[in-house]
Amino acid sequence: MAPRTRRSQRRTEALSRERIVEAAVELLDTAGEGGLTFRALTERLATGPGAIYWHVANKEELLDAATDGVVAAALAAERAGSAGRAERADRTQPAESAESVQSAESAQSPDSPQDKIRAIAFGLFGAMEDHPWLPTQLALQLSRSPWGAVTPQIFESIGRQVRALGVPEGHWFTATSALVHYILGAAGQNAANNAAARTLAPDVDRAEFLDTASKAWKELDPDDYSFTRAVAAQMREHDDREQFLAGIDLVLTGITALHLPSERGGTPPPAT
Amino acid sequence: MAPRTRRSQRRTEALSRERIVEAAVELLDTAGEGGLTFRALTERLATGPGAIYWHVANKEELLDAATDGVVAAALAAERAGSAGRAERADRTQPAESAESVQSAESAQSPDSPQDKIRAIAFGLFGAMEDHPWLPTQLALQLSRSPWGAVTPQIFESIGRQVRALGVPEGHWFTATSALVHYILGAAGQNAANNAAARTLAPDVDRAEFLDTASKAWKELDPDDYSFTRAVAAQMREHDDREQFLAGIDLVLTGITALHLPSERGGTPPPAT
DNA sequence: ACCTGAACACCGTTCAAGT
DNA sequence: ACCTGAACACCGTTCAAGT
Repeated sequence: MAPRTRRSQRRTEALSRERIVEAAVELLDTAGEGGLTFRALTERLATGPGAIYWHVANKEELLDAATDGVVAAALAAERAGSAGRAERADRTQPAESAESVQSAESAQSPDSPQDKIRAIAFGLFGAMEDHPWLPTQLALQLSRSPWGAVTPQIFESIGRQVRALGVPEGHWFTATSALVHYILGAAGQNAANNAAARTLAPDVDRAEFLDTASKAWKELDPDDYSFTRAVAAQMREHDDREQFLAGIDLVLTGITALHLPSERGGTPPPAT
Repeated sequence: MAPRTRRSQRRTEALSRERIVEAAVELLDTAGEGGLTFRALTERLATGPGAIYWHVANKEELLDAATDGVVAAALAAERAGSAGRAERADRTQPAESAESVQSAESAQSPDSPQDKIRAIAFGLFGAMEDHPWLPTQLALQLSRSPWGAVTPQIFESIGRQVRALGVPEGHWFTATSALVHYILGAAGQNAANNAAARTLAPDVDRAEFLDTASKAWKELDPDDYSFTRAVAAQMREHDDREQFLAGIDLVLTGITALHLPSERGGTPPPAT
C-alpha cells in the first residue's frame, strides 16, 4: 500500500502558531522525538519551512512551546478539581492505596492539601504517560532556562498546597523544591520505563516486561549488586502508581515532621 | 590571534575506545553539548570518522559511555570513603549544615548510613557541577534504556545504605526509588541553574544572579503566583548545597518514619 | 502581513580502499 | 585488525521573491 498521506490538502484553516505547536505535539506523540522535523511539519501543514519560521523563531522555541502547552493543560485539568475531570475519566485517581504510607494523622478532609498535591502529581504523571517525549524535553528546557515557563507553574501549584499544609514559612522553599524534584524525577523515570517497554517489546504487556527486567536483576553479579538482586522481586510486583504515591507520601511525611516536632522538642523553625 | 589548534599532530598513542570517550568528555565540558561533533572529534584525535566508528557504534553509544564513565567515577570516589578524597579536595563536604533538618535521632555515628547517602548524593551533585551536560544526558539515557548502565549503579549505592538504615525489607524498593528520584531531580535542576547562570551572564557571580532571579519572581502576577512571590526572598538567600541536603534529610525523615512508627501504633510494615 | 521553495551550511554515518 | 577520507542522505535555517 501507498505511504498514507495524512490529509495533505487541508489548507482551509490559516496557519498560526497554535496550529503549528499542535501539529508538533501530534508528531512527537506519534513519531517520537526523532519524528519532529521541519520537513515532516511542512508536509503535515502543507506549507514551506519559511511559513513556519514566520510564526516560530526556531526548533527550540517550538519544542518549548509544545512542552509548556502540555504541562499547562495537565495542571489546568487538575486545578479544575474533582469537578471538571474532563477527557481523563479513564485515568485512575489517587485512590487512597491500601499500602500507602500514612502521614501520621488519621482522618483527613476529603480535599486536604495532601490530596491536592497527589492530584497535581498525578496530572503530571499522566501527561508524561501520554507524551513520552515530555520528560526529556522538560529536562532539556530546564537546562536551557531553569526558571522558564514550565517550572514556575509547577512550583506555584505545589507551593500553594505546601503553604496550606501549615509548613512554617521558613521551610516553604525547601519543602516545595523537594516535592517538585521528587515528582519530576519519579514521573520522568516512569515515563522512561514505559517508553522502553514499548520500544523493546511493543507486543508484550507490562507485567511480562517487569518479569523480564526482574529476572535480569536477579542475574547481576552478587558482589556488585547484592541490594539490587535482593529487591528484584519487589520491583516485579510494584505498581507504578502506588509506588509513585508512596514516594510522595514519604516526602510529605518528612515535610509534616517539620512543623509537628513530635514529643521531644525539635529545633524551632527560623521564622523569617 | 589564530584559532588555537589543540595539539593536532599527537599521533603517539594509538586510538582506543577509552581515548575517544575521554576526548568526548573534554569536548562536552569545554564546548557544550552542541560542541561534540564527529568532525570536532576527528580533528582533536587527528583521524577520520571511520576510525572512530571502528571503536564506537554511533554517537548515542559514545554519549552513553561518556555519561557512564563520569557517573561511575563520581560513585567510586565517594565509595572510597573519607580516605581517598583524591582530586576533589576543593569540594566542600556535607558539613553538617547548621540549618539542616534533623532526622529525629540526635547523636549519629560519624559514618552512619545517612552520612553515606549524603556523601553519594554529593558526589553526583559535584559531578553534575563539573559536567553541566550530565543531567541532560542522564535524562536522555534514562529515556532510552531506563535500566541501562547508569541507574543500577546509583540504585545499588543508595540501596545498600537504605538497607543499613534498618528499613523493613518490604519498603526497600520504595525508599530507595524515592531517594534516587529526589537526588537525580534536585541535582539536575541545580546543574541546570548553574548552566543558565553561566550562559546568561558569564561575568556575573552567583549571588548577583540569584538576586536578579529573585527580583523577577517578585514581579510576577500576584494572583497567579502568590506563593512564588512570597518565597522569592528565600530563594535569593538559599545555598545550593544546604538546600540539597535539607531535601535529602526530608526524604530520610520520611523513610525513618517507616520503621520508627513513633508512639502511636503505625501500620506494621508488610514483611515480605 | 504572510507565505513559497530553492539553496546553504552542517551533521551523523557509510564504505571501498588502503596498511 | 585498524585506519583513511570522499561521498551520501538528511537536517535546521535563510532569504529573495511572491501575494
